[in-house]
Amino acid sequence: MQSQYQPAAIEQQVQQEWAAKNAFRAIDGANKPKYYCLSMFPYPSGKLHMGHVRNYTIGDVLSRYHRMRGYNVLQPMGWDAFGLPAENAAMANSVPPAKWTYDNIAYMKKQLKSLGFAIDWERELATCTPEYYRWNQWFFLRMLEKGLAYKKTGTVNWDPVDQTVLANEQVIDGRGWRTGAPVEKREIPMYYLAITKYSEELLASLETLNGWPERVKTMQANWIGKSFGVRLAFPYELNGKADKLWVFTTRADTVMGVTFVAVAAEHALATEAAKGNPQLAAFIEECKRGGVQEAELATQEKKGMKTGLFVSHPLTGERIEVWVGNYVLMSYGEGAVMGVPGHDERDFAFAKKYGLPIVPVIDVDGRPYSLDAWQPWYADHGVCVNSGEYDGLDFTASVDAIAADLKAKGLGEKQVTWRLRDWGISRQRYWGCPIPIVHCKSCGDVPVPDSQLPVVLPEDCVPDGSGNPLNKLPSFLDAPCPKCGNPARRETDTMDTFVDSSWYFLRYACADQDGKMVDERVNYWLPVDQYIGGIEHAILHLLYSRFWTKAMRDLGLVKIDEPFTRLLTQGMVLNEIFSRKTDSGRIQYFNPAEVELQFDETGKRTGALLKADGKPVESGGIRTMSKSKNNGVDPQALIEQFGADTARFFMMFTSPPEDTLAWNDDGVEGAYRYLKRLWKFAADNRAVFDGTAARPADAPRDARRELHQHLQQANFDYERKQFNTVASAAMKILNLLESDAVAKATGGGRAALLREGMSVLLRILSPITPHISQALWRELGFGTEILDAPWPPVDESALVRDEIDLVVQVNGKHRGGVRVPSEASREAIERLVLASPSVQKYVDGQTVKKVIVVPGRLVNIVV
RNA sequence: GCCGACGUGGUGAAAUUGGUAGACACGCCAUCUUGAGGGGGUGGUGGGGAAACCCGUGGGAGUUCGAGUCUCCCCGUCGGCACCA
Repeated sequence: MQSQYQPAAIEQQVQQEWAAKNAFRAIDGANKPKYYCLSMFPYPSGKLHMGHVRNYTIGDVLSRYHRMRGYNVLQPMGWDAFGLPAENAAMANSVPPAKWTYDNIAYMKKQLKSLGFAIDWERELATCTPEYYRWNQWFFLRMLEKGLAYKKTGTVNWDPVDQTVLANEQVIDGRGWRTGAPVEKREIPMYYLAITKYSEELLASLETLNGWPERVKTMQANWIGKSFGVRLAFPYELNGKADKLWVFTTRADTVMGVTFVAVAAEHALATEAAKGNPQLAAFIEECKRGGVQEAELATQEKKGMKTGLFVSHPLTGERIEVWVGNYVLMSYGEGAVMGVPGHDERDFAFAKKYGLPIVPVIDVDGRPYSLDAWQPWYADHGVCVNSGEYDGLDFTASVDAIAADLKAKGLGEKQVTWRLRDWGISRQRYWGCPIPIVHCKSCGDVPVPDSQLPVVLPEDCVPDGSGNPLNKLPSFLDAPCPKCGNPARRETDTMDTFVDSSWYFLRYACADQDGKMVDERVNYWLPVDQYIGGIEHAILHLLYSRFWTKAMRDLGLVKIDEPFTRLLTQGMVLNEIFSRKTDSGRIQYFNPAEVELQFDETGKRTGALLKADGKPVESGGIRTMSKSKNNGVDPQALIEQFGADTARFFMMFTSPPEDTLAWNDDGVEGAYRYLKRLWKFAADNRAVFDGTAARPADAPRDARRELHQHLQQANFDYERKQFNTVASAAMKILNLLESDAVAKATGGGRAALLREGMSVLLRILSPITPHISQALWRELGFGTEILDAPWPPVDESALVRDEIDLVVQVNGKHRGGVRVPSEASREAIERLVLASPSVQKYVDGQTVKKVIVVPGRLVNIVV
């Protein structure tokens, strides 16, 4: 046995053994409870970043822990391989996205292997291969048949110079990222998936997801956004024709306070009113400028303009003016809102700005209403006033009465409205899954027949930033119409990459199946028992996957209702940002590795210097690692310097999985030091482990109790996935084994404790640091494979103690302690505590009102 | 703007969920060791105070015998917002 810890050699050897034995191959249908542990698959961006290392370490710890607990574990890996970065890289380096992507996959796969993850590589998949994406196409056609996929127009960001559609992230401050031209909105035809048909179920079945974080479920529920309200109509006459303007409101109780109505710029009524009104037409055009991002729309200045049109109030018949408002969203409700400035903050601001009347119609606990400034309570529920026959009714009663009256007039009724919109999947981009449609002059949009799938994406194009290169590629474009056989044109839009990631977890169950999308093996492995990924996916990816699973269920392809039983959302990896203003006024960022920190004698930070020139740099705070801020740490360098086990141990020890993790080089060294110490301790005491006849019962009682307490703690923390305290427990065990008390133990006591303690410690550590654990497990003669070693049981008898220490409080303040027999009665404890001199001092002369005894913990005397 | 979180020593954090705040580490200080390049051991380390003690979990109020934990208000930071993945 080597006397020094040599991670590189150990890790390589252990990994080779695993590979030779195919140790992580998951057996379909094995006779053990299954545990499908899935980490969100990576986008092959080039090399692993720390977020990946953290994500996959968490997954690996859970996988290995469950394997030792007797589960049949599946931990697969794949590549979310389509997407925008490959096109950007192509433009920058003139390399086809396909080559760039496959090269990245090869490199990152090597990195993942060097981290020792227990992955079944035989199930690997990449979404950019025809073997995978043909099933996107196949299922899209099934959705078309069922009416779950359809075509309509949608709004996109348009760069007028490059004549191309931009992604939201390519719009910077309202301008195209390459051209700097102001972005415009443009309406184009797109394919949509009818996720809204599943709104009710997507919302209701959130309640069955007990293994999901509450906050993720809340965010999804809010996203789906079920609201109960009233749909009502404002009748009007235009060019001699009677018509109705429909609006949706959740506050029908305020309908008597309507002083205007506002429609979206895209609303038909706005278009109509703009005819012959150049000023209004110009305003509508102005509204259409800018991008489509919701955050941008919601924060822009509220603006409006009169249309010159009037509608009638549905209940009073009063004339109401119609406005166009840039804050009215065409995509929600009816694209029109009733303006109740008395009780809606946005309407209030709008009315103030344009001098529209404000009419309060709700009384909230009699509080005085002032028209001067908005108060948040103006929007609270209350009792109707100034509302004619509805006066005195509360929220529920007035909504009921108003809805009934509207219904009688044929001008409205109660309605449920959803915030969730259908999912637009068309992307005007090259590096994605082709949408299997052919456009024929005589037959229209014709689905590609199943027999002609997959529609293969040519892999040798190099995009140049001015639109989709498929549009210039006759070999792809020209296709005979599947219906009439005449020359026709292939659809060149590709699918949103969220489509790819909406079902990959099903494909892992049967990745070798080439005749079907999925086979019966999905019903063995699914649902995923534990899903792990970033909190940033809390809504979109997870919601789309839930929808897709339900759609596949309804087509008889899977039997599950929900894809992910338990969800862990891991926190992000952060690092400090250092920068300096250059002479030209630009900000230059320095990697933390190039910076030396200054401390005072108490260890407090006083400054930071650039190592290269010794001059100060400014700290820009601790932020998520990014290329642009140059604060990333390359996992590769870390693995090469300290080994995979140190990287893994540091990641697990430093923060609980769900919290953000701030990078710290000293912390990494601390983790390395611990593993070195562990190895050295094992090597120094090798003789003690070798062939000893020591029995646990010989071990010193206090030390053995402590060992089992730490084991109990580690078990508790593994189950609740708080791995930082598992690592702490492992450190405490090594501290214990090295302690004076154990060193001084007589008889076979030391050997007994060391042997049991080390066998427990190595198994606790094995999921986190599998290489060193395996090497020591074998070196010290505990067995051949720690991978499948049974989890150590807690010996309850070791935990028993004769006496316990209780904390004594007087009036809630800590005033000392007392040692009592563990079986002492409440009365005995009270007597003992009241008699003790340290308590007498505080109680002296005062009346004891109450004595609270918390068994096993404390006694509080109230005087 | 809307939705969701999070604020504990110089730092990462712990506190078995309302019961000794700061476990375990990092850093720093002291000290020992001939250690040579990034080594190892021991002790100390929330603030104040000579001590008894007092004060301390972003700020303010409240509930409770008892609050880091529960309630309300405020401040700050972060994530998502439908074409980044």
